[in-house]
This record gives sequence, C-alpha cells and structure tokens, in this order.
Amino acid sequence: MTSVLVRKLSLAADLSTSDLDALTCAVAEVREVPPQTILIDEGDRPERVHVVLDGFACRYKFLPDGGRQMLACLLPGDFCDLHAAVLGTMDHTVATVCASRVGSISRADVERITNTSRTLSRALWWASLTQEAILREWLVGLGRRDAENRMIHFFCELHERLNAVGLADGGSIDLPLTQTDLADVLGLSSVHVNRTVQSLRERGLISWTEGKLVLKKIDRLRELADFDASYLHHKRRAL
Amino acid sequence: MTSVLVRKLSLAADLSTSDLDALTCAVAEVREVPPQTILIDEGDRPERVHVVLDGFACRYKFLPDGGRQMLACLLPGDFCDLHAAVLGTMDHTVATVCASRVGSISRADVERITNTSRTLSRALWWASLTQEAILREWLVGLGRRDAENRMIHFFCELHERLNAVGLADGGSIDLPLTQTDLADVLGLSSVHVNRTVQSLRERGLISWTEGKLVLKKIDRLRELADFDASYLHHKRRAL
DNA sequence: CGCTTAGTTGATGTCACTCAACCCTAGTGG
DNA sequence: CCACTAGGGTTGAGTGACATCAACTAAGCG
Repeated sequence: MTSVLVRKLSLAADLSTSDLDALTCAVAEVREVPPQTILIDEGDRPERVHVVLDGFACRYKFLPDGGRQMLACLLPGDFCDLHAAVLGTMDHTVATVCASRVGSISRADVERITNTSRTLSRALWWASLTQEAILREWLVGLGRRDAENRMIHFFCELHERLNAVGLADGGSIDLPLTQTDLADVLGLSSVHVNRTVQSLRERGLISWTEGKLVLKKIDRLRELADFDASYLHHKRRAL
Repeated sequence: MTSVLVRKLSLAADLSTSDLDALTCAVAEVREVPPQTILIDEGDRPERVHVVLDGFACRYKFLPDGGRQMLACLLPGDFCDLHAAVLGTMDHTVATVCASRVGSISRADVERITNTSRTLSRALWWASLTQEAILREWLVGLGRRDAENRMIHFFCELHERLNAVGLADGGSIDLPLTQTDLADVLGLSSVHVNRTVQSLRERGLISWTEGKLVLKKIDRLRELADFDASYLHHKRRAL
C-alpha cells in the first residue's frame, strides 16, 4: 500500500526491515482525494505530513495579477510538507492535479522514526534535499533554457523520477496536467505551450493524448535538452 | 568571529549558551578567500561544510552553451554545502563573488552538534529549508515576474536577509555583484539589466555605485514588486 | 601606453505574450 | 433527443519584452 514510499526512499539508502515496519506503521492515515483539491494552503500550519501515494499533486504560488507559478510536481512517494514541521507556516499551496491517494504521518511519528533510525532520518533528509535539487534545475530551465528545451527537460525529469519508482512503462508515463497547467510549470503561456507541444509531436519526438505522454525518442530528447539525471541523486535505479 | 552565524541561526530558535559554545567550537577552520574563487565545484564530495562569515558567495550552474544561472546568493551566516553531507556529490558550483571569510565545519562535528542539541539540529534544518524557500521565490520571479519586478524583488530580498543579520545600514547594503553577475541571477542579458537599473535610478528608486546599493524608497519598492518577506521565515528581526 | 574589465548606448531581431476566435468533446438539463 | 454550457485544445494576427550584435566610454593596471 505504501510500497511506493518504500521504493522511493530505497533510492537513498538500504532500509532495514524494522525501518520498513516503522515507516508503514507511521503512515496511519490514507485518503482518496479528488482532483483539483487543495491539500495544504498557503499560511496553513499542518499538523500532519502528507505523502503522495498515487496520483499527481503540485506546489504553486499565485501572484497578485492572477498568474500562477508551479514550484514542484509531487509524484508517488513524494512528501508534500515535510518542511512545514520546521518552518511552521506554509509559504505556498499544495493541491492534487488528478484523483490521488494521499497518506499522512503525524509530526510526532516523524520525530519518532527519525530519532530511532539513523537510516530513515537520512532518507527523509535526502527526500527533502532532492526536492531542493530539482528546484535548482527548474531555476536553470526558467532562467536559461528556451521554451522547447525547458519542456523537453521537464518531460525527461518526470520520466526519470517515475521510472525510479517503477511507474514508467518504457518511454511512456502518465501526465495528468492540462496544457495550461504545464504552462504554469514552465513559466509560459498556454498558447505557446500548445505550439511547442505540436512542434515536438510533428517531429515524432513525443506523443501526448489522454494524459498519456510517450517519449518516443528518449535518447534524442535527452541529448537535445542536455538532460543529465545526476541532479536527482538516485543512488540506484529501478529496472 | 562567528557571531554572524549565531545571529543568523538565532532567527530560527533561541540558542542556549552551550549551543553557542558547541557552534563556535565546531567552526574550527576559517579562511580568507579571494574574489572569484571556487569553494566547491560540481562533482566534488566535500569533506567539510562551509559557511560564509563575511563577504558574498553564490551557487551557479553552467550550461553547454556557456550560459550561467545563479542559484543562490550566500550571505554571511549562510551554509554553502550542508546538503552535500547527505547527497554526496555537489550538483553545482559555489564560488566567492568578492573577497570573503569562509569558515568550515567537519562532517563529524556537524553530526555531533546535531545529535547533542535538538535546538541546533532544528536551526540547521531551518537554515537548509529557508534556502529552499528562497529558491521557490526565485522560481516565481523567473517564471512570472518581468525584468523590473524581478530585480526589485531580488534587491528587497537581499536587503531583508542582510538586515536580519545586522548588515544593512538603513536602506543601504553591500552588493559586490557586477551587472553581468546580476544578469545571471535574474536570467536576463547584461544589457537588459543595465537598462533596467538605469530606469530604477532615473526614477529615484535606487542608487548603486561602487558596490553600494541604496534602496531609496524601500516601501515603494516593496509595494511595486509585491515583496512579502514571510517566505524567509525569520522568526524575529534584528533591530 | 596599451590592455582589460565594467558599464553604456543604439540598432535590429526574435521569442514568446496577448487577444480573439473557433473547434471538439463531455456533461447537463429540458 | 437536442440545446446549451464549459473546459481543453488549436489557430491567426499583432505586439512587446527582452536578446543579440556591435560600438564606444571610463576606470584601473602592468
């Protein structure tokens, strides 16, 4: 049930069986959440730490002019608000994109498992730091890559992350975002996203229909966008 | 000597005298570093954790086309590579901008002080998470703010951060960056940075000469760029 | 004195935005 | 069964913000 979480954290360290037990016990609460549902809002002081177990969620901030910038895509195995336990209030919003299964761990249990297992403590820290590393790579994209490379790089990243937890089927992954959502990820307008997607389709590089994204020439794509997965700090790979 | 570090971490929690002792002892090594010097390079596996004590450093990544994107400005009190202890290899470079004083703590000592003091452990975690929060805000800037607001927001952030450790003199702060550096922070060309700076100058909003930046109408600037310091998670302020 | 580095300015080009219309599909209610 | 609506996607035309290229100034320095 929480096996995605285990698989994810196993990318960081070898978890003992007692670690596994502690972890699965801690995820005491699991909810089915509808699409477009706010999990934690800006200003909230969450009592529990949320984990995506299935589905797709994202962090974002709104601007006064109504604009929105996505700050992260939260895939199965990703924590939504591990930081809030330390920082207190949320400085951004987390919401589901599609119907998702979301687990949660009480703060007390987080404290408990990090205190008892050095390995688990490390693994959680690793999870937090890789999210930071992804943030840095997105920054590079927004600052210095053009629309097409930014999009390709993002697709490659999603594929890599999903593949790492066994959720990629060859070059094919679930991508429940709308083109407008994608625009808010990439810092573009939805119109421009549309044209860029079409260009990639026409060149036979991807197909994307009904929430299914296929990276048809993944090596070519990686090369084009200069994608190097090392920033994800996966110690080993699934498959 | 390491008082900036203390002042910085005091923004997160109240440190006991034994915490202070442990911290100052841990910073065993202090170096004077010339400008433009790489502290930790991409691919390095640093043995010690570096802290800026005086001066100005930055994180950045290069792109294959020679472009550069700054990922963070490291001010006095900021850690350079706290994450590397967990992630292993650096996925980006850290270098000084101007002549700086840089302290370092051995990994073992980091382990030791976080194990002995819950408060210090929290404070270090807080430091790491606020850097992440800054990263998110930069992402919003690059994605959704125009050149002028991006620049103003960045200036306000620097002012706020320096002020928090007592390094702002009214609206005036040290800004040892060149316009080209600033361009790499903001994801712009140096030419466009130049014009934007001039526009701000002409309107009497800032002055910037010889590494000294003055935010002349700080309230107006904050309002213009919709600057809200809460993402910095300063629990209290200096002054 | 020439060299370098930072900053400035003008001319020109382009990537991506905005606005607006239109299509298609799925869902809803009369 | 059809009219209506709403959301997502698609397309075209016009605009604008920012990039690029290139030249030039001023300051610092061996």
